Amino acid sequence: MEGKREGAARSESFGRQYRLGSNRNYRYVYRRGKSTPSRYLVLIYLKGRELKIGFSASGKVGNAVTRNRVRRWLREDVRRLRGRMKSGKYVFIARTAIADAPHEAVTRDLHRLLARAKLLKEED
RNA sequence: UGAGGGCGCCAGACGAUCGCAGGCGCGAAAGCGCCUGAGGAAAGUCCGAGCACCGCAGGGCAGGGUGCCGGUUAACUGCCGGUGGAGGCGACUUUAAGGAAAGUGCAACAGAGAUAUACCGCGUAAAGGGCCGCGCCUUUGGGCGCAGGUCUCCCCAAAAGGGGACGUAAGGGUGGAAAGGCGAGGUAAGAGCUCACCAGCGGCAUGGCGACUUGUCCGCUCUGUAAACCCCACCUGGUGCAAGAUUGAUAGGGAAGCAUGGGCGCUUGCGCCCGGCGGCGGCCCGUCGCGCUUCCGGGUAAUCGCUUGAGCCUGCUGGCAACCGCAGGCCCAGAUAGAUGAUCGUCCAAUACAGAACUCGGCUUACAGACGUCACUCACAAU
RNA sequence: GCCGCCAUGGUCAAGCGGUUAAGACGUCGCCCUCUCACGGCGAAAACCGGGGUUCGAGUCCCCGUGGCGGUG
Repeated sequence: MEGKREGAARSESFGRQYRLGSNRNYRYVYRRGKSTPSRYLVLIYLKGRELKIGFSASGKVGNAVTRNRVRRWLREDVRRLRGRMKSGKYVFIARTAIADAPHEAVTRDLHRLLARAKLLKEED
């Protein structure tokens, strides 16, 4: 069933069913999960059967445009990596330094963060 | 040509691949196709409304807001046009702009004095009286009269002068403000005391719907402050879509404490009156209701509200304009951790401020730049 | 999203529209002491920003900035 769903054509799609959902789930992950920091991000991960991902950018990061931009970058990068990520609940929190960073720096930072947390599936 | 002024507009575009949200269609489903998808400020939340719930017999007070005039609008602290003030050579810009002649308060410091005063200064008039002069009368004692001269406020002093009293508000210095300004007459010295001109206020007349203008020269000369209290006129319930509605989930949930008073009437547990408590979300009158207080537990999900609206575009009509009317056409985000992104290419001088969260009308603030238009102004040059 | 509140030296703070803006802790200098502390004397240091009203604004009014809180 999993194999059928994750065909090559749909591997880069990233709809609402992969999102973490309401505030209650976020609080649950914050309390139980393991955190891993990096320069621009903090990742909080909790093991689970399904892949659920949430993004958070507080008011300290910047105004509404900046926060939206940061979340869209993160969603785009995670969308491309989704097929390689282990299942579980993820929360990506943006740190204040991310406001002045270019997109490719954030992308590299995200890759290194996931590799360091050993949450990427082995390539074959 | 340069420097400005008014009005208005845009807010990167196109293509390729991958991806997101909503709607519609197809499909048993997975999914596929098509269409649509942030702003001029979406912002700040400073005003005004719609909408929703709560409250509301009625009246009064308090509180809050607005404040030149006329218009416009659903409404407004908005907008348009005008008046007065301020700024600019000018085109034009800007203005919380009612009342200080209803009352109260405040005006530090300085200054003699701050809403009336007398520090320095200037002056001793008029009236009355004394003496002299002149004229007339005369009973030779004097009397009467005068456009005459001189002296005369009080005290000390021989005098010079000093002190006081009274008058004065020209001049002096202080201040943001000192009793309209300036000149002449006038006066003992002075003063709108009088006069000419000017300024302001009030009355009257004139033109205007009106703010106000112009005139008259009839009266007057009054400190400032109301973004101090206040007065006048007008407006004004509260809370906000986390409002609220429906369905579900419980449940008309459990425990404790206090109160169930007095009088009258009788059919002996009811009626009336007084008292008590509570509501009228600031208070009172008044009015309505009748058990009240405390603690514990449960619940907090889905759908609706949610986008067709004082709507947008085009043309015509009325109006200086804001705006209004008519006709035709159009449907233009609706999410619920929150949708517009990524990569590449071409054009380009370059991409600022910035993201809907119930919806509109304004205001305010932020903003790289790119334009359009005007028989608008000024300066210079040429003709 | 909606609704409120606050801003004065480094910190905590007072301040009827009127001198040069209190006070405490802290900092610095001097004195005291063998030295430190305590104590004494002295000094530096502030009204969030921009407009307006007023003769005069920390205070009154308007606009903004920043911070904090509440919310079925």
